[in-house]
Amino acid sequence: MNLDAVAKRAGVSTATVSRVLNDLKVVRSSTRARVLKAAGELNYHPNLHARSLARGKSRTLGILVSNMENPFFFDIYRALESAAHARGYEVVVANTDYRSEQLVSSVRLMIGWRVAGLAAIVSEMDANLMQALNDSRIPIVFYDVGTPRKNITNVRVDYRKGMKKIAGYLHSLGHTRMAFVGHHSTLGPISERRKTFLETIARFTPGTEGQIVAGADGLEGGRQAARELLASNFHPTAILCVNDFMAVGVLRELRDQGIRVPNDISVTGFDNIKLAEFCSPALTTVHIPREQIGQTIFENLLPDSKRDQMSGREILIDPELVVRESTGLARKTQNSAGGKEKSLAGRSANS
Amino acid sequence: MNLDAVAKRAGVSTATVSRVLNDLKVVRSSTRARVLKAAGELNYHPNLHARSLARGKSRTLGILVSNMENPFFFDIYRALESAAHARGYEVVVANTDYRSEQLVSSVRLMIGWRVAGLAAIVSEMDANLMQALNDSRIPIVFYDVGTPRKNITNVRVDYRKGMKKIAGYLHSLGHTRMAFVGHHSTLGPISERRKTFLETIARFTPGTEGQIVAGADGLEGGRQAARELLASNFHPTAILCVNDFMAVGVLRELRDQGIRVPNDISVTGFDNIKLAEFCSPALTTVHIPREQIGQTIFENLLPDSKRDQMSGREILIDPELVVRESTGLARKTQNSAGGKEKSLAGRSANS
DNA sequence: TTGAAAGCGCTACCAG
DNA sequence: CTGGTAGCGCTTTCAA
Repeated sequence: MNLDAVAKRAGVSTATVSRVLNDLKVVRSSTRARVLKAAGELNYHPNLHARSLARGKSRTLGILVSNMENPFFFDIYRALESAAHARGYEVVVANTDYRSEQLVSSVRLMIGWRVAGLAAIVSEMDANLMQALNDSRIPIVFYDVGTPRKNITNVRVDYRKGMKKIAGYLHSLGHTRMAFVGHHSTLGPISERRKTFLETIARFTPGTEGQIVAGADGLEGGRQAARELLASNFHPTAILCVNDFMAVGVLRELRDQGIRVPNDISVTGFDNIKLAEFCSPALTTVHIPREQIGQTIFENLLPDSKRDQMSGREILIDPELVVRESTGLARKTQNSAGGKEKSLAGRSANS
Repeated sequence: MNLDAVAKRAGVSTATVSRVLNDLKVVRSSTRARVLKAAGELNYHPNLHARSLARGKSRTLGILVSNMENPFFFDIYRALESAAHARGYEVVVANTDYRSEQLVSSVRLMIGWRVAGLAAIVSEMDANLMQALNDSRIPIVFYDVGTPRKNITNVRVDYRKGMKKIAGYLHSLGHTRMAFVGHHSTLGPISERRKTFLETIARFTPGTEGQIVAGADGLEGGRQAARELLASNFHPTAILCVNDFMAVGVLRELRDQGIRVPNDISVTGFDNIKLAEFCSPALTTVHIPREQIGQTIFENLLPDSKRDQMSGREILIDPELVVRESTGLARKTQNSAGGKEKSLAGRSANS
């Protein structure tokens, strides 16, 4: 089913059919009607590949995310997509699953589709990829990772500030033994978040001790990390999580072990996803404006106007502390050995 | 950057370049190397539109889901995608947001892309759409909705059975006043789930009363529905939710109002998403094997082998009851007026 | 083992 | 206002 068929049936040329389908207002309305009728009768759907090929440019944006399952990514995706749709753009998404190999193949795919722009909301990276991306003409916006270069914008959240707010708050509550739960992508010594945690802890509260564990990004990963943490002989009074999603997993494990939050241990998240309000106890966290991020990314993806000059810029976003129920005063004494007993006591009290 | 450029640089014809890029083993390896080198130096990426156009067939599958935010849909999508990747297929997803208008435009898009198959994991429907889809040659698999026709397979869950299991279990616990929380797509009188609830309640427990409320599919929608329900003068001893995602919202509202689960009211979900284990209390629900569904859908999307004959089939999936912490014995007496007081009592006891 | 060339379906420019 | 037609970049016979 192609243009020719429609043209034939309507008794016009393919050029005219094309005009009708593209709303070029030069067509006589009677002709237009005839074409539309023919197209309808044939149940015709234009071949978008042929169209893109002929046009030479696309109105499709590519979106790469590390983990769509994490509502944080989903929210950005949704905002981005809705901004795109509002301006007549389509989007295609790809989940990289934190695997840089998957990232590479997804990028290849999108370049192959000749997307008009590429949003990389990912934590993983690949050296060669940067090169390839750099050479390609397509506008790119990175979230969080990526060195700003020519025609590559970078949107990032000021984690340092967010971390400070959380640690500061916890410190004011008397916490002196804090643990950080991250996922594998925040594990490496390069990771800003990991470093930030350590530095913040160190500078903020000289007497404070820090510990780091990691799991996969997700409910189960958070739980697993918490399990490890509790099994170690580091007994934190507070657990700072790299994001809310994992924090919910942590919460679950603590509850499982009969540890009360925030009475026994305080827990914090990051992102302020919807779920943070709906879990129990509701999470104290730091708000990251996903909606705004999505829009900002979209705007910086367009080949638009004068924004072009400020391309290669870096956009910093300031997170805000949101206090809910998962944080409280640190317990007076925090000795070792208490772990198991506390756990048992809590459990029997609960059931 | 096109084939010609690569061909020129490698001193061969475009045909040869094409052969190399497509792994046709007829090319002399020295030639092959030269081509690869040229392609690499030029940072060449084949134009996939041109490719699809020339090939006339695609290895891309389209996936339509109503609400990617709901982990239920996400899980199916993930399973489907991973099955597809394993067999060398790409996928493109579209979120319809339960809006049939969005469904229609997404379908149009995918037909335009000439996808090799289309998976519709959606609750909404559109009359004309069915027609258009029917006329198109592309293989389609519907989940849950859609009348099985030629080359259209239908995968569906036996909700009736699932509902029976839940209602039966609740009944055995002594519940006689049950409410159903659905989302707008399960609201209409056509909806199987709504009907099923009513019928099951009626048949199962003649003395039982049922009530129905609805919100948007999601955490907030569940909470909203619960709020309405509690404000009404129907005082349920159990709340059955159309899915786990909304159930978590319901849980939140109950907790907010100081109503204990399952002591005061029992709550059940549906789907058995991961979150159902991680919320508090953990949800009693019915398991739907998303992994298996995703795979099944993929298999039925392929133009493969003899499966073709059994196309137009309907595949029924049997859900299993999963009992966790959100359900318990019904309270002895269930009079009205108790709502507010109970709420206050619960609240003070909690804090 | 390689090259020449005819499309794939659509757009857009040039005439009329 | 409409038709003819040259590509868009790649695949795929058909010959060599």
